[in-house]
Amino acid sequence: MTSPRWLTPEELRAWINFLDCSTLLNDYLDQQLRRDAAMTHADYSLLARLSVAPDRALGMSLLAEQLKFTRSRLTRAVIRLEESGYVRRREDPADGRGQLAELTEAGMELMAKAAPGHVTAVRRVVFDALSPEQVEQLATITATVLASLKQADEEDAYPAALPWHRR
Amino acid sequence: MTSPRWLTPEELRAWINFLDCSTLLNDYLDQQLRRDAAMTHADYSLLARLSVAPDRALGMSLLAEQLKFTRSRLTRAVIRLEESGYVRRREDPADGRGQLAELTEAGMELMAKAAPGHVTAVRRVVFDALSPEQVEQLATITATVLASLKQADEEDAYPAALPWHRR
DNA sequence: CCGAGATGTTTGCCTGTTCAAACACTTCGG
DNA sequence: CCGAAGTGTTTGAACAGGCAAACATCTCGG
Repeated sequence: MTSPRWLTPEELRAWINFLDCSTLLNDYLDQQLRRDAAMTHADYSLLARLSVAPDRALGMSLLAEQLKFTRSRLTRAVIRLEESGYVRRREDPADGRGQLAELTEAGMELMAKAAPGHVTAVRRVVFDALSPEQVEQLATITATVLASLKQADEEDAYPAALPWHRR
Repeated sequence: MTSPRWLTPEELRAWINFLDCSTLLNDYLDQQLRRDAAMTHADYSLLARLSVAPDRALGMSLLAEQLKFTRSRLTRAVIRLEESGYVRRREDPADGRGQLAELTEAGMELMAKAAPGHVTAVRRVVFDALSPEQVEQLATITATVLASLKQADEEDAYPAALPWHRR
């Protein structure tokens, strides 16, 4: 661990670009949504997930998993959106422990109002600037990294160095 | 604006993957650094920038710009790092308004201790999983998006619809 | 049918972030 | 050389998010 392979200049460039891109993209979309629809990008993603769910309702855990939110984060986000009237919560009829988050009429109206502008913004800064091949490359690359993250998590969870399999 | 071109399934997949990837990568690296070096990814980037700067010192504004930090965010981050002894601040000799942030000895030691593990982690989840072509594709794609973001910012700053140029 | 452990959700506390306003110094036209 | 406008930095107040502990409910083995 004292002397790893450092990043090559190309790798470093890709890495810095990627980090900057994530930050700035998120900032840009946050601004756009804040200005045009008085909500954050995180709120938008949450409402968007609900809007495409069957019955426009999803269990809290499932929703948190989709959004990559902490459970406590989701709880608070849903409470805020509930106070604003865009989301309603009810108990999961199938499991008394669970809660369902459900999009209200007002929530659907908000999405109907916000979605076009948001999609236009995403198109403007991302997809209209990329060729179809690049879109596909991006999808592949990110999927690869996601898989490798999942792999890393699993390896970390089972501390290894105790190789059960090769007895 | 009432009916934009929606995202195609491929675009949507690339988009969701990208967002998930940003979030999870950042979480992963945050965890790794917090565990192995008791700092955050944001702190690491800050110290890393200083460590490669001439004299290991950089003006606050310049540093903020490089890191894509708000100025106030940078101020507070530097104050924290100063309290921990990793950074020192002094007035910019060339401009009495400016402050310089400078890496201390302790800061350099921290980086020497943390950097190998961090680079290894980045390699593990990103670059070891990608082919050289993919690294190049990623660099190109992110650079393209960054350029288009910059473009969009400029257009928003000069509200347009008042085309000075075509008189 | 009971209790232990698993699973789902929320809460308390603390840290980090933002926005806007304040503050400090510099520059430049008159 | 003065003061207004510009640039660089910090501060105050409010809020979002993470972690760990608490709470609620379910599931099973005995």
